[in-house]
Amino acid sequence: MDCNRIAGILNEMGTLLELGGENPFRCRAYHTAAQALEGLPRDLVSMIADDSLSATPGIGEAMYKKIVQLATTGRLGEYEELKRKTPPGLIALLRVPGLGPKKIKVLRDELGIRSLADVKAAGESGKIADLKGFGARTQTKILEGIAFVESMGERILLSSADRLVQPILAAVRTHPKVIRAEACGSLRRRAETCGDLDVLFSSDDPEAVMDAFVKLPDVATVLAKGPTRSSVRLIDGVQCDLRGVSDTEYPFALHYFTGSKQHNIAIRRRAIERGFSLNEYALSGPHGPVQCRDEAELFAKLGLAYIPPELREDHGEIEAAEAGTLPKLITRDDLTGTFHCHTDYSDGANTLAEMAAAAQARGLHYLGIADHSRSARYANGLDIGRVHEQWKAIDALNKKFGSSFHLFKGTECDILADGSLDYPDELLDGFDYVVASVHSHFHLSQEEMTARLVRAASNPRVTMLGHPTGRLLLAREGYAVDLSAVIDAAAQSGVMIEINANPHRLDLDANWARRARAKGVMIVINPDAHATDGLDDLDYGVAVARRAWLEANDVWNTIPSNQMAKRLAERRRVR
DNA sequence: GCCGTTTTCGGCCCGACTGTTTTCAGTCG
Repeated sequence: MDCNRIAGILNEMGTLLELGGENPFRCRAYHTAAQALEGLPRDLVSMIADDSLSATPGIGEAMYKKIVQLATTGRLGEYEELKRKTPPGLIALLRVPGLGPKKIKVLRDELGIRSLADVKAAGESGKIADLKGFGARTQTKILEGIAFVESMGERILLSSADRLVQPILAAVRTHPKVIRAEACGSLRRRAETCGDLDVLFSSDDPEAVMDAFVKLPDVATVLAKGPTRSSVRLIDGVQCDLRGVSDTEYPFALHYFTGSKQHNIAIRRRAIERGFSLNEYALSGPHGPVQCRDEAELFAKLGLAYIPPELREDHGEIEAAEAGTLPKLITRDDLTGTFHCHTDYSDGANTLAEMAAAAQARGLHYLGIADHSRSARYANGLDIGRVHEQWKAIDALNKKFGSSFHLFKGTECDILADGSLDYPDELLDGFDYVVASVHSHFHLSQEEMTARLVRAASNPRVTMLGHPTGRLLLAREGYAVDLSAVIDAAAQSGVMIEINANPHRLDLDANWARRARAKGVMIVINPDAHATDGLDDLDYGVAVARRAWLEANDVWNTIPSNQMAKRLAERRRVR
């Protein structure tokens, strides 16, 4: 069983224990251990083998045994026992705003509630308002919360969050009483999805800003409003929290509201260890508050190098910041070009020339064209004749570009059900590079899917694997596959793995990309663009790479453009 | 359940807001 699956089980156990009224610190230990597993820098098997797992913070003796048991047998008696005695419908209740473990326990003990439907019925008949500690207002809030849970998914894509927060941030920034403002939370950390939007500002008169905020046109409902903090539901259904502080407090609040929660807990613990106390307003030492102009100064006061928001997950960044070993994270400017783009030869919207012009306009020096292969009929995949046609067209354009720009001839070649490729070897040898991707037969068993991808990842004609899990964020799970085995195969044969920068995919994700790189796999950031503006998605791919701790050297398409043709040719020669 | 310059027990991040309460518990981030 892989570490993400085990993390899921530990998270579920923590939640089940909460519902059982267990000591909250014990519950948290499960969530902490799950978090530690998700952020493992290397693959679980090797970390068990060399005993580094037991030394991982957050994983103690008891948790270690549970993890090893799950990893080796896939089963855990305590987990099955917990699931057996908790009605499955109770977990959904935790998603209702205003309902936490304590209230759920009362509902369960007093009214015998076992599901969302039970709560709804009890609320509608007025039984909840009669319970001790509840009341009419609470009952209404719970019913509203249920309506919300039923009408909306919980999270939104990072790209949607970017779009929604922009007008709000602009309105806050232009308010005359606002000094500084920033979007915080998972959006600032560039997490792949966001649960809500967090906006922070500094001002001498925060209350005036709050008054204006709750009246913005995008606001549907005011959930809470105080002098320093307000929450609203936007018309789109997304929750947006606004917080105001003084400008002196701003750096502390910026750090605090950026999170993650686990990172903050670890930082506060560190502050206490060094004789300070840290909250969202100040860092206080034995001689009073310590002034900091920005986050960098705050980190410095705690003996740490500046930690970029993308790394703040308590996945080892604090230890690295102390030791001075934080990576010099890749930036968008490091990308010299990119691969895996589509044109109107297959299912893209734009021509070769238009895609090339768009790439140049975005400061790229080369672009790899990878239209679909012949089996991808739904996507107008190219038969062999049309591949040759496209090659001629690319040659003609390259002649025009001279040394100023270059189009590379690639293909996004389907990996067939048995792991073989969709074109004959002779044709594959004519491409500058080959992206190999799965687009069909998603429902193979894990063994079959793993064997299929391992075969592709071991094929010397494959340059890089495309979107290796096939997931679509918030829409479709990735197919069942043992990614560790695929990564091992890619490392063995020198095949690269793509970070697909399409905000619906972001596949590989940051945790797997980090582990793949640790195994020696070269990463490549590709937009999978189906139109010219799809090239802008590269920013999202860079965000994933940064969250994966990658430096420019870890990513193939940072190689200087004048060396790229040679480097691709070298790879083909070693077949 | 984890963890240790208060080290094998007794803590565990901390403040805002809400609603039900007369001083606080629960939830949330």
